[in-house]
Amino acid sequence: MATEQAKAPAPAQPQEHVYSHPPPGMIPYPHFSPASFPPPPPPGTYPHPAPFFTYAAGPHDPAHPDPAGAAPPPYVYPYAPGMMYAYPPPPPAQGYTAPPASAPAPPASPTQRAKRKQVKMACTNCAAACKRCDESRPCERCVKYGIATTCVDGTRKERKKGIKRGPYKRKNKNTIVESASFTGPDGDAEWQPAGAPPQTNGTNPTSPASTPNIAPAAPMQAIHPAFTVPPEGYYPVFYPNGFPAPHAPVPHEGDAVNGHPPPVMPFFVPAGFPPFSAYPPPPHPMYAAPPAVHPQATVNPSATAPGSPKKGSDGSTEAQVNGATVNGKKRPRSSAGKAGDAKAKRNKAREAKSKADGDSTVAENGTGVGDHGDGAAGEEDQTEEVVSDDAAESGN
DNA sequence: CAGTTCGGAGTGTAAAGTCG
DNA sequence: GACTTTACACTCCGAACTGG
Repeated sequence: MATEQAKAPAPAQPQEHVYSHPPPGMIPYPHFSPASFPPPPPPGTYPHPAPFFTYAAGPHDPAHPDPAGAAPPPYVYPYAPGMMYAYPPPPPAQGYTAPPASAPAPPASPTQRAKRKQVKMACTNCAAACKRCDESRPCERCVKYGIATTCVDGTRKERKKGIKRGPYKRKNKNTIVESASFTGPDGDAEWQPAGAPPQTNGTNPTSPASTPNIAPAAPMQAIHPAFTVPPEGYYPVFYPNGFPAPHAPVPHEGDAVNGHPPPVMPFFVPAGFPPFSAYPPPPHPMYAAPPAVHPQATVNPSATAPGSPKKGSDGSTEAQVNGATVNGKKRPRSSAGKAGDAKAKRNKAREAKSKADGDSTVAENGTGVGDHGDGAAGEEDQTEEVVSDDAAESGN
């Protein structure tokens, strides 16, 4: 809002990325700057970590577009957890230079956005209004609304103790592409897992690296008669003659081998392999996000995903009960159902409040009921001891 | 249309569990 | 004891809603 302090165009913070920059000799796709290599997965494709996505390298400089839309040169594959690049690395195109950092970057997806920074402790006013606070006291917002006198830190509830957590499922650091090894037609082609390498032991169901429901591959025989159908979630990778297939543990991003970065694995993707037969490569159903069935919902319902429905102050998970999200988006507020109820409730509450407040505003006496509790008709718990500033807000 | 409300995604971190 | 994993507590974004 315009009223909320200029939280606006927060200076683009350098974004930590799980992938490394392209090594010397590799040319990132011109649509993104080296600083943001690799680019976010195309819209509609599977969210991070994308099984893999494809971008033309080298000659496909937007400044010199290929009018014929010819097949792209070898691809650059950001491939979790390591990197795999087209082989051999294409020489820089004539006149091609790395794009400037200001090159128009594709809109950042939510998963690519800079991390939100939170203050350790919001003041009671901001907390009650669910608004951004800052470390200073009085905070900017309270000053702005003239409620600086009531701008104090709230008290943090003590964390529950003695919660049983059960045995942890530790991530396997040295995941091996063992079961994923299938010798291809010419002896040096193999199937590689699309997405994170398979976990060798109990997978971490809450880990986003768990390979989700990826649709079976398109008919490979249509591309090459020698192809066999890969195991679900795998795609063909060809290793050039003499280049050893990676039977060794797949290095993790950032892993150093004798002080050196993990090796870059050359590979081929057969021409015409479905997702890459057109340029630019369209989102392929194989890599599109699965429809309704989300692994986290089905694989382990008990696992709490980051950002799982927040428990109310009373511990209820109203949102879950009501199926709060629609396609991962916020529930549209409608006048029907619970929303309608809430609306009515709120109106009622407002009425009651304005009556009750009357001459003594919350901001003045410094006491009140938290908004989230929606203390309508006093039916909610009143345990929140936050100082509500809605009186102050609505009064300004 | 500016301002308010609030659902819930995203973040921080303490507690519990694991490992060397 | 250090590290990792998990989940609680919390912040605050942003869409829905309200009132002038």
